Amino acid sequence: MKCDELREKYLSFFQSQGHSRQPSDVLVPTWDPSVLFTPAGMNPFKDHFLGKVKLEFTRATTCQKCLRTGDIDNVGRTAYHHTFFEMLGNFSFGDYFKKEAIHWAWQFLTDPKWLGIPSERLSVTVYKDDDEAANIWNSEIGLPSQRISRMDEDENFWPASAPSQGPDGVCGPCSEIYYQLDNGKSVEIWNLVFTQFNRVGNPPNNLQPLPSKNIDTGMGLERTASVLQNVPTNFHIDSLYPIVLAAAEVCGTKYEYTSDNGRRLRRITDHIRACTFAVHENVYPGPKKARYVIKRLIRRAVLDGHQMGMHEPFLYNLVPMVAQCMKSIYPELSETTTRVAEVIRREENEFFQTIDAGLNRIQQVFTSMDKDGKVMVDGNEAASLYQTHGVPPELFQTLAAEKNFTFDWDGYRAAMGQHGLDSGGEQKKLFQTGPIETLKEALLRTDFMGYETTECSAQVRGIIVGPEDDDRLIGRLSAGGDQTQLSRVVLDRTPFYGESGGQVGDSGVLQNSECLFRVTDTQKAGELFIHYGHVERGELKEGMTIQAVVDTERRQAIRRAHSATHLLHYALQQTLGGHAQQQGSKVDADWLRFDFSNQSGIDDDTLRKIEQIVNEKVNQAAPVVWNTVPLADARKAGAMMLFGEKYPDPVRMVSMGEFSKELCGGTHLHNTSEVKQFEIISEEGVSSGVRRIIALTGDRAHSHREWIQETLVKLGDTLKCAPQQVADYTGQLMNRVRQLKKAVSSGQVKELPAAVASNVSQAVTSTYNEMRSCIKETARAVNVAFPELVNRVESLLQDEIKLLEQLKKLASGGEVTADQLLENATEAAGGLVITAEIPGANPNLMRQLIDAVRKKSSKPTAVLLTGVAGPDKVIVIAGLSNELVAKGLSAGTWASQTAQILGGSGGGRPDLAQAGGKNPEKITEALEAGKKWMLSQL
RNA sequence: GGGGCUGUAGCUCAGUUGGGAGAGCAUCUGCUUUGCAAGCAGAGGGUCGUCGGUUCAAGUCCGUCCAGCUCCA
Repeated sequence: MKCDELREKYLSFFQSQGHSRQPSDVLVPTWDPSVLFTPAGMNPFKDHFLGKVKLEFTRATTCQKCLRTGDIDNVGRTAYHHTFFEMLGNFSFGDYFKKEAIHWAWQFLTDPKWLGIPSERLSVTVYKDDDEAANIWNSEIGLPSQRISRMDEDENFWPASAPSQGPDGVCGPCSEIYYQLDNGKSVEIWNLVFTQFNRVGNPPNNLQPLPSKNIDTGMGLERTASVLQNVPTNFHIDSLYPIVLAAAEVCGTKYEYTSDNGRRLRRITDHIRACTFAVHENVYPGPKKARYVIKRLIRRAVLDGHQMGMHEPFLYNLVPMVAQCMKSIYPELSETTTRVAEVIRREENEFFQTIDAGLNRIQQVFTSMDKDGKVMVDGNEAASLYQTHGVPPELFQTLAAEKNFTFDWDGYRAAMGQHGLDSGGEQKKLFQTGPIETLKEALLRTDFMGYETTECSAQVRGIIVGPEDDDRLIGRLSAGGDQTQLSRVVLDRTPFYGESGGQVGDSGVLQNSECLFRVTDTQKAGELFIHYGHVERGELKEGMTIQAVVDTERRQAIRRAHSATHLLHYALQQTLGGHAQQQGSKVDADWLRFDFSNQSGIDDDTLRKIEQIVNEKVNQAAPVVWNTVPLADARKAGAMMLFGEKYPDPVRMVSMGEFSKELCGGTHLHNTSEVKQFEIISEEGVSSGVRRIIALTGDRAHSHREWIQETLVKLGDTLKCAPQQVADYTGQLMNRVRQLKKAVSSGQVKELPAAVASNVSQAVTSTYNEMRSCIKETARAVNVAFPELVNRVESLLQDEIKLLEQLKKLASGGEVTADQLLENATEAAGGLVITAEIPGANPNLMRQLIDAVRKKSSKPTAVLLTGVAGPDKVIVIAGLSNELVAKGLSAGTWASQTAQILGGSGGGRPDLAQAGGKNPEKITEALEAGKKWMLSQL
């Protein structure tokens, strides 16, 4: 029986038993912070099990795509471990329980109309205390008692070992169904979980019966298919074997089950399937969280390929095959194979480069091992190489073996374990607890009125205070108290938009005659809206009726930004192409950030064009309408849908004119003209393949334009040029300062860079776009962000003045030459001593002079020069000929001694030293003393 | 969320306890030769990622931020 058939049979069987057939949830459930990927079929129904949502059905059946990395090391080694797999399941939310669950499972497995498995192939386990389940299997189904095993809590309880070890919360016994293979071994194919207890504290008597009992079952699709197809491993079933063979072909090898390469090809098969789905859902390989898991999966697979002799990207070639194998249930995979393959290819390419760099580092380690006579690769060193540079230990070990070195795996693992501890990491709770959860159970939801109104009356249903990890429900809250800690209020209904879909939460007030609560932010917890803020007047009480009033000015600004976001998305699709899909967005008051797929940066012209399209649509004054339609209709209407996003059905569709249709829960304008103005202020990369645009709307867009114009005028004033010449002048100023620095340090006074004639050209009117590029160019020229632009230019001008002064001083002192210094030298004991002040000091010039003197002088020479570098700063440089150094004299001591008189210190090498002081008025004295001291030493 | 590494010429990178910013390749000029990575001589090219601190003196020490790489959760 093929996978497609098995899947369809399962779902239709349970549908025939009154279950609602639900689509698979996405692989990355962003609504659930406790997991990175959907780990099991029950995950999408967590809140259903706990009664925290309004139930539209009490029985459901699904085929859920899942991804787990807990057993990642076993993938490829065993017959049936996967990271990515499909899980069939049937669920009861307070509806049927053990009896039906077991009967239906048995019927589905054994009835010839369904799977028709011979009953003697099947055996089951139950939890040791679960007589109820054991009885149903034995007396009602008629399964002989020797085929029913009673197991302990570590095997047959969910969560495992919950009664004795926790965690607290819902739990229950389970019953597993095993299939006996031809070789006598048994494999588990189905797990029935009977959620019937609430665990409170430690044993004994800590399992309290739940009033509403649930059923949660899971049948591994791949494993069951391998049983039904009578093949040796999961990798031989019809949905996986073609990928294994394709991988073998791509890697230029033959698939043999028992060889090392067989293991590698299975791992490649598993990982490419996982990555194809994840990238399809817009989870690109990256450095954090879910993205990192995908990156690691790709790299593990690539490393397997590398060990089979692959030296360039190959994995991406398998993407179409994955899409092919899964196309009957996930046809959408085929729509994105090009994009998915490209993303994977890039990551592969990067990893091959990392490997190349790793080979060099490994060679270095080997070289030093040879030198030290070591024969075992240090595990610590291997771990540190892996942690800092991503050098895979497998690669390291393979190369070590070629050199007959052993590899300290134990040390490596210990070091990696320590790294894991050092990195910390938050503990994740399987189920959240706390006052918010209590309110969820009691209220289920807050009615959202914000699409129709910004003000309504509502009842206070909960007040929460205290920090996140130690919060509590209270009955009343007065003004004053801790202002740093925001309190939280839950209402039965609200016009406040809770942050979601990238749109920030509303602010405003909750008030009546007795009190006023100022809301600074609104968040969502499931379907509950949480108002953050504090009491400003009177006392807020539970049960009180208040008027909830949204800050409409801010709301309108948010609406502008959100509608503009849709326009931007449209414009990106028009200019860049259909691949420019949303990756994430943030919508704030007249401010928006939009991330989207695009490989390269976007040039200025294209940005202008994007901006222009948006502004055209604004000027077009297109009506904005939204309505709730069935998901299928929205799809038919061509609404923008994002892969990896789960949409409710029916869904809210927002349309602008005839051009833009998006599924969106946010708040919008009634007409695009209300956006008023749209302005892109930056474009940058966020991670590979993803670009980010930040833009402004309404008043903020307007004041940004004003700011640019004013700044340009101001810079023009400062630079004494017309605004449109600012970039040009700034560039020249940069050059001048650079040349001046060079002139000062080399002492070449003659070649002063000519100051630019300030010919302010009037009458040139420039467009806004020109002014904007001008300021952008200016910022680039001086390498600072916009806000610092004015300061930077001003300080450059000051630098120029300072340098010119220095140069002037240098010039007015006349050009001091080595010959002049030599003429004024004092001779003693066959050597020359020179001490002098050089106007327009700078260390480099003084060093050059000393070099010149030493070169020209035929006798052993000692030179000490000083210069004034500022009101309280003196520089001293001293140099000695080699003959004097050989006699044991030190320039360092000389400079240091002299500097002490000037209130400073210094040092350096024996032949050349540098020192500094603080009292320029003592220079004459210092030079005199310095000369005297050196004469006495000769 | 946390740990580690890197940022110096167009490119690849050196830079010792803090004390003259370097090499190779590339570029330009000239010479010599005219072929396979040609040779010789010379030249240009740097805000040492950013900002701040310590110091007489910072590429070097300390801190901030930015960018890139990498690992753990």
